[in-house]
Amino acid sequence: MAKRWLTKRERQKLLLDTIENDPFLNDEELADKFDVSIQTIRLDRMELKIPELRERIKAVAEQNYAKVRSIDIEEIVGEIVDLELDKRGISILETTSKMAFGKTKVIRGDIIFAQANSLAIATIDAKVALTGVANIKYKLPVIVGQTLVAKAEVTRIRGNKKFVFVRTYVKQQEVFRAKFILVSLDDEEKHGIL
Amino acid sequence: MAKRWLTKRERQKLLLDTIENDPFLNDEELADKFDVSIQTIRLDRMELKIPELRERIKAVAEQNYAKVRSIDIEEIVGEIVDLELDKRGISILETTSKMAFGKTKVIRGDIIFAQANSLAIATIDAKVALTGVANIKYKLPVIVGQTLVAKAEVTRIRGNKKFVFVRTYVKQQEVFRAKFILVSLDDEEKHGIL
DNA sequence: TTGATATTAGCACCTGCTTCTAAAAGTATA
DNA sequence: TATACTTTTAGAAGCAGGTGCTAATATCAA
Repeated sequence: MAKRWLTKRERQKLLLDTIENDPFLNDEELADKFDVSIQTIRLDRMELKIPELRERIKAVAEQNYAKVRSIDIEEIVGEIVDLELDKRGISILETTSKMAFGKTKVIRGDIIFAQANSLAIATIDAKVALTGVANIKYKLPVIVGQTLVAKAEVTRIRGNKKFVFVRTYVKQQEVFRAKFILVSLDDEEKHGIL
Repeated sequence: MAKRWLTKRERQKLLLDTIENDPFLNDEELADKFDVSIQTIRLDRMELKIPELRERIKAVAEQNYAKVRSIDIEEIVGEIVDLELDKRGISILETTSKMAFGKTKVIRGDIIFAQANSLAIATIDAKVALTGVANIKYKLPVIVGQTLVAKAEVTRIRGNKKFVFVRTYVKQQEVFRAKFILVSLDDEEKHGIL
């Protein structure tokens, strides 16, 4: 990377970018990259108020450590607060701007679906379940910040098929409903789910 | 925290737990916590093969740094490779183990739904669209590693309601299908979507 | 009391810095 | 061209949070 003819300003701008999308580079590696001395990099960092490698790594780790937990929970999508296997379940999901489309404040449909689907699956007493058929209906748009409360009810069990009805509310108002037919995968590992 | 009468084994077990849910503690803090010397903590870490603070932080940071990026991609859910507005669209999604349930290799239903839903919305020529009603059917389980190809077709347009039919395939085999009724939100900002 | 296990102590060394001082090198201006 | 200014480089001392090593104590069981 021959970046010889960079001015101080150009180099510092690039430095910001570089560290932005790879915070794991130490001063020596940065010095190599820009073909300057370590001291120059240090001066640049000072002027730009970029913290040292270890602080940067720590920041990344801390930022995401809080997130990790919510991502693990995201696997469930929503927190299950009540559950009686094969009977009913309740899941709560706080909506954030991440769950909305780009600039708008409307929560994406697949998020609402995912919560309902996950809850339906959690409510069923089977190691793995797969959604066979679902009938869904979005009744009202959900806005970022609103709390989604999904309530599942197992309505019928026939062999390895279980019927679950999920209704999702925002402050008592029904915003979504879905009817799932879940098929236990234990028996039918391979094909022919339906 | 008076943990005086811990045996070596008990302390080491607790140490693992402690570091597990707070990897940001250094040896001195751990020594205080367990009321032993720093050297003892070091010995414990060696025996348990727990890396030093900086390595732990780095690991946390790196793990999540990768995750953050895949979450950004998740916002799109699938890559749109062909699109004729208000007519049809095709989206491709490579499945990874992240999209599967815990230990199994079966892709979660909400992922497949999200791809289809996102594609349906992208196919519609409106700034914001919201899924009104959808009829969906999962035909075959999808295994981690398989590539999902979703094809959307706009079948009818009536006022601000647009009907989109999405079929998802794995190697020509249909694994999922859904019928969406999408409602443009431009006109009906507030309520009464349906 | 003797051994074995567990714990503590001390020292040299490492990385990736910070802070400081100081010397060059490059550039513009009078 | 000499002067002044900015920019870059260099070197030394110190710090945090360790590793790796040796050696001295404690503790406890037979």
